[in-house]
Amino acid sequence: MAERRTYHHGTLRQALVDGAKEILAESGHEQFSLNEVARRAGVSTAAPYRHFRNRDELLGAVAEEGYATLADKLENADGLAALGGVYVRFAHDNPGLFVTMFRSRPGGTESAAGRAAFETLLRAVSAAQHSGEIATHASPEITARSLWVTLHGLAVLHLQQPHDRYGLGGEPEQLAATTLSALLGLKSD
Amino acid sequence: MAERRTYHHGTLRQALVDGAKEILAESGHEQFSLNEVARRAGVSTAAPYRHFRNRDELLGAVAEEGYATLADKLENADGLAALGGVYVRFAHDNPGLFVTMFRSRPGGTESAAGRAAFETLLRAVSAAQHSGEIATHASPEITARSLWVTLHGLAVLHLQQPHDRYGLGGEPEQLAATTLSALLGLKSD
DNA sequence: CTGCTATGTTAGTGCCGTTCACATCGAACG
DNA sequence: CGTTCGATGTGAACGGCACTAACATAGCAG
Repeated sequence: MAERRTYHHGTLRQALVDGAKEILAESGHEQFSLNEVARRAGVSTAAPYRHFRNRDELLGAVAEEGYATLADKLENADGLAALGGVYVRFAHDNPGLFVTMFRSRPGGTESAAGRAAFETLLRAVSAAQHSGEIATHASPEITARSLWVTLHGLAVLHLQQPHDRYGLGGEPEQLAATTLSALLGLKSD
Repeated sequence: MAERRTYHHGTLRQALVDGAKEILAESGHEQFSLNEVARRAGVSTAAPYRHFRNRDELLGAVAEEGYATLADKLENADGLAALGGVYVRFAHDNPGLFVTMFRSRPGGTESAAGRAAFETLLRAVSAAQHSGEIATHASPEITARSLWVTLHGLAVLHLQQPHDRYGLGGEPEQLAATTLSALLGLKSD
């Protein structure tokens, strides 16, 4: 990172979030280290504690930005199949970030962006139900939740089966299309 | 654990695996510590390295036993809805173990028990397709994979939404039934 | 009985997250 | 314009972690 001439960094908080994203992209969630983030930002290992209570809170801020990015990408997808492709593609392209976003942390706070992402999916499901593209076995809410669950499972398992085990190693868009087609009879043209 | 009178433990390897399971059950995957496992087994922190190359290899052995247990439970389930219930229930009752089994570890070895579990699901899907219980949008293999993906996503999201967010906090069997019904129109009685 | 090998211990290394006392600085106020 | 005060940074610690190297013990095979 750029040299710092002043005693105070000025924009350390965002620099830490950005650095954390970098590390997650390079080395994955398991290798993440708060000390390493501080080193990259050119500050002491104690500095981050002026902006975050602990390591988890920094990762939470990172996750929040991840949710916002994902919600935005989902918004620009048209149709259920495309939505699914975007979701799995996001996990594929940002595995460290994705794991950080959805790692088990009981009691985690609700994310506004996460909710927005779900609303986008919900709208797509409602439209597909009304157009008859998919069957109406349940309410839009339940159906959307069920589809989210499916896409999430697909993303998670895709990330950890790099050797194409169970055929889960293919291209994200293809995987999403095949899976939605198998469950819903959804055509993905 | 029981006091040890001899210099050599005798069955340390299994004691370590069992102790690791205990810790996972009590404190979860994130809190797991190899030193703590050694302490519980009443040996030095270096002893585990006579039986496992590193922490990950011990967790791998734990995961393998987890796969075997899960495969066994799935085998004794009748019908798709029951199978789904068993899967999500297992995650619910053994969150630490479940996370350990499916944590991201690129290049992880194929598990025989994991494969067996999938075969069980595959048989159930074939039967359901032949009886007309579910539609035949795709091959049994693809359909089984898609259902596994769904159940897995359900389990994962259930584990991390303890406050019933998105309605994912309910009883495992109920969640599985509702989800399969929404996607497939599957009746669960 | 002797010695080999498997399995244990002790004592260390370096990294981690976190805290505490102290340093610096910018902005708010007299 | 000078002072002070809160926000933000540093350096030096603490205990815990995964892991390693050198050494100790013991069970087993000759």
